[in-house]
Amino acid sequence: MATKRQQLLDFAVLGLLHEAPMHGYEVRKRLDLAIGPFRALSFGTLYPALRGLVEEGYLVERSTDGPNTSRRPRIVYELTEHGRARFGELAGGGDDAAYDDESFALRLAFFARTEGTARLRILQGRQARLEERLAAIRRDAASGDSWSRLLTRHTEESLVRDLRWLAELIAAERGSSSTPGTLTDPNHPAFQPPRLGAPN
Amino acid sequence: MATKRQQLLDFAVLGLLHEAPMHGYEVRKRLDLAIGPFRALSFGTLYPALRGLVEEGYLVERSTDGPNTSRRPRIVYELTEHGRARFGELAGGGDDAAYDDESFALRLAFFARTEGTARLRILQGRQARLEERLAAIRRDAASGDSWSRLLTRHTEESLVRDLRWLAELIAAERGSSSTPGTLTDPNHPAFQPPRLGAPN
DNA sequence: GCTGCATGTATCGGCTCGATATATCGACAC
DNA sequence: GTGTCGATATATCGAGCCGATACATGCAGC
Repeated sequence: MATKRQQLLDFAVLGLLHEAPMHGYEVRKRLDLAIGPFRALSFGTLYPALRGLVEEGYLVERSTDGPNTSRRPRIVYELTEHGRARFGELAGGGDDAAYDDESFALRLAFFARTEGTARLRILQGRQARLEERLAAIRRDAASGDSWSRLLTRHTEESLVRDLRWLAELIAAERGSSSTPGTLTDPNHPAFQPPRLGAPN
Repeated sequence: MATKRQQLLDFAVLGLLHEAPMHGYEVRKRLDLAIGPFRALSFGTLYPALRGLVEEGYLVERSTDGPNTSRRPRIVYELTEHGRARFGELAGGGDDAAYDDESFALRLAFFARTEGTARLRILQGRQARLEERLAAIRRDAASGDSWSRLLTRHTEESLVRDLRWLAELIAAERGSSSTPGTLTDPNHPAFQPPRLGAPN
C-alpha cells in the first residue's frame, strides 16, 4: 500500500528520531542539511506523514510546552519501541529495496545503525543496480550525436568509478567483523539532541 | 504558468519532432531510450501535453491512416513553424533555465540544434550549478558519521571531475566558431524518420 | 487458431510539490 | 519602545504527475 517514496520518508524520519525526539520543522531541516542528498520535501508531505506514523503506533506526540505559555503549541514526536522495530525492518531492505541514488544515500546515512548482514546486502544491491545502468549505457553507446555521446562517455566513466568505489566498500565490509568499529562514529550531528527553540 | 517540468517536456517533444512527425507512443519510446537520462514519463502526462501543444499551435495533428482501414486511428503530430520558433526559445534557456542533471542532459541531447551563444550560456550555467553543489558539500564535509563521510568524499571527487569535464567542453566551445563542425553529427537515431508500424 | 508480446491511445486515483496563510520569537536598528 | 526582518513552526490547497489499468490491433511462434 505504501509508496516507495513514503517508505523512504518513514525510514528517514524513524532514523532521525532514533536518538532524540523532535518536531516537524527540525526533522525537515535535518533531512535538508544533514542527510544531504535526500531531496527536500515539503511540509505538505512531511506533516501528514508524521501523523500517519503516530496513527500506526511508531511515534507518539509529546508536547514540551507548559500549559501557561502563550506560544503556539509545538508537537514533539518520540519514537516508540514499535517504531524502533519498524526502522530495523526498513533498514534491512524490506520487501522491495530500492537502490536508486536517493535511497542508497539515505541508507548509507543510517548505516551505523544497520545490521552487518543488511549492510552487505544493500551494498551489493546498489552494485547490481549500477552494473545494470552501465550495461544499458554501453548498449547504445554509439547512439546520439557527438554531443550526446560526449555525455554518455563521461557518464560511463563515472559509473565505472562508482563501481570501483563500491567494490572497495564491499571488500572492507566483508573483511571486518559484523561491527566495523573503526569506521563507526557516534558523533553524527544529526544525532545530537536538537535544541528546541525557546527554553520554557 | 507552465511548470518547469512541463517546459522541459515541451522542449523534448519539440526537439524530437524537429526531424520527423511521430505519434505519441514513438515519442515516449525515444524519450526513454534515445534521450537516456530523461526520466520515463507516463502516457498520462505525455498525451495531455501533446494535445496542449496542438492547442497552442506548436503542433498539428495528421492522420496517416486511410479511411478504409479497421485499424485504430493513430495520431501523428507534426511541428509547425510556430513550434520550431518555440523550440528555439526553450533551447536558449527561456526565462528560468534549470541546470539540474535531467535538464542539462536533455539540453545536451539537442545541442546540435542549439545556437552557439546559447550553448555557451548553458554550459556555464551548469558549471555554476555544480560549483554551488560542491561548495555546499564542502561546507559540511565533516558532518555525518564515517559512513556518510565516505559518501560525501566520493561525491565531492565526482563533482570535481564533472567540473573538469565541463571546463573542457567550455574551452572547446569557446575555441571553435559558432558552428562546431567536427563535433556535430547529423546521424542521430533520434532524428531518423520513425517507422510508423504497419505500412498502409 | 491460440497465446503472448509489442504497438497504440486513453483515463483515473492518489500522492507530491510549491505556494500560501498564520503566528510567535529573537535580533538589530532607530 | 517599537518597527521590521528573518527564523521558527504548523497547516492547507490547487495543480500536476506517476503508476496502474483498460481497451484494441498487429505480428510472430507454435
